[in-house]
Amino acid sequence: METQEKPGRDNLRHRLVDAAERRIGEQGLSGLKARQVTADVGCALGALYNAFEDLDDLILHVNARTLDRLAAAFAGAHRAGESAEETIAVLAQTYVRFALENRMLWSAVFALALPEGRSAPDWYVVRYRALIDQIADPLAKLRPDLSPEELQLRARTLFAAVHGVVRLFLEARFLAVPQDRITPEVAALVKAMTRGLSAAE
Amino acid sequence: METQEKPGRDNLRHRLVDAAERRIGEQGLSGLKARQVTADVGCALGALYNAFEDLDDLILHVNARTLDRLAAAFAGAHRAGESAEETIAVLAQTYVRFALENRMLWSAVFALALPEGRSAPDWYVVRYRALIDQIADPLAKLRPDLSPEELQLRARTLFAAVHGVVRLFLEARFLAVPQDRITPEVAALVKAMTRGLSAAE
DNA sequence: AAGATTTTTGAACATTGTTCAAAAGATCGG
DNA sequence: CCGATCTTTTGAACAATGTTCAAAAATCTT
Repeated sequence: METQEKPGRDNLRHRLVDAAERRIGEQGLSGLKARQVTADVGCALGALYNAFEDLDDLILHVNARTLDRLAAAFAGAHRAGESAEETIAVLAQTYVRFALENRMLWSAVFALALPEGRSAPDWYVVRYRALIDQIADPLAKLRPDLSPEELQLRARTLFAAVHGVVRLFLEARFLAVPQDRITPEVAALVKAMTRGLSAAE
Repeated sequence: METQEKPGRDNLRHRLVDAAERRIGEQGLSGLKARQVTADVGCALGALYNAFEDLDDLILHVNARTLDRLAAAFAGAHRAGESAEETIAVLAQTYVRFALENRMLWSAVFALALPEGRSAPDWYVVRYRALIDQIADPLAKLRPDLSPEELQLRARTLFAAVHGVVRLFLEARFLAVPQDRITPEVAALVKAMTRGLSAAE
């Protein structure tokens, strides 16, 4: 039901995702209102609930696009003949850069809190897993001793650690940090982690 | 206005924070409703807005309590004559344990998103800084080469990295992880980081 | 006790997400 | 081309919720 989708520019679903993406990109996730986005598109309020389950469903589609763009940035960041350490460092910097250049949309990916008991659909989780796989790949060279499951877990840890730093710094929740400090801090973190990781346990 | 506060058990502000803390602890941040919490306390709806600026203000007071309890747990985790590496490892495990035992309240600390332009008040930021200081302390022994500012920044990075791992795993946003995997993953992360950190740059 | 001041109240308002019966439009058999 | 049937779209209505504020109640002052 979700997988086959006519990509026509006039498709209502597509137009709604476009408009929602614009709104979130400009005003943030909390700036997305059902009435606003349907007005942008020029349809009735109720039409949104024909096209999508609810607002969260629409947001998931915007977030899926963002994850796809990040995955593409990851894929484009590789250089042939790089060491695994270098690849991981490049991916981390790519992540920081992407987050900085897509603050609102990137925040929305992690700010969306599904209600208790409702989990993200498969077509969405797939995108997240694709990101993790791009990290697990170079990590496997650094840690040939880990099983595939452990590798997957460790890649998620690495992702979450970098993500946590970027997020806490970017949200400026407590005290703002000059933005040019984020890049070297993440670099130091990743350097420390890849050094530590390459050493045998 | 915020600093002097009669701690009496019958103080309305105090009772409201109690009730809000209970509600958040049980139903999560989104389970806190103005009507609900005032009914719990047995006052009128509007009374909440005499006692606090708004709901966010009330939540900040609940979160401040949580931060205080975490700070106390940090302070109680130290052993005399520990190495700096050990101290940091213990703090990280203390953090994981605290987050697991106070999931809802701990989530609320980071889930609260102040509206654009509104930043946390000083009496709140102080508590966050106290936590960071407890990390910067042992870190200073590992990295005597860093200036106080760099140390503060690096401590926040360390905190954010561990925080990111705990958060992403606990929220189970994408795929749930068995809870007993969190502790060893964080241990591996911190081990890698302290190893990397102790090496000269 | 009377007046002034402070606190408390809860009805009213504004904003939102969501539903759903009715209207409009599309499809198709004859 | 008409009418019947199905699909899509509509937007008024509803429910939940944060917030305000004029009036009522309580407290304090003299």
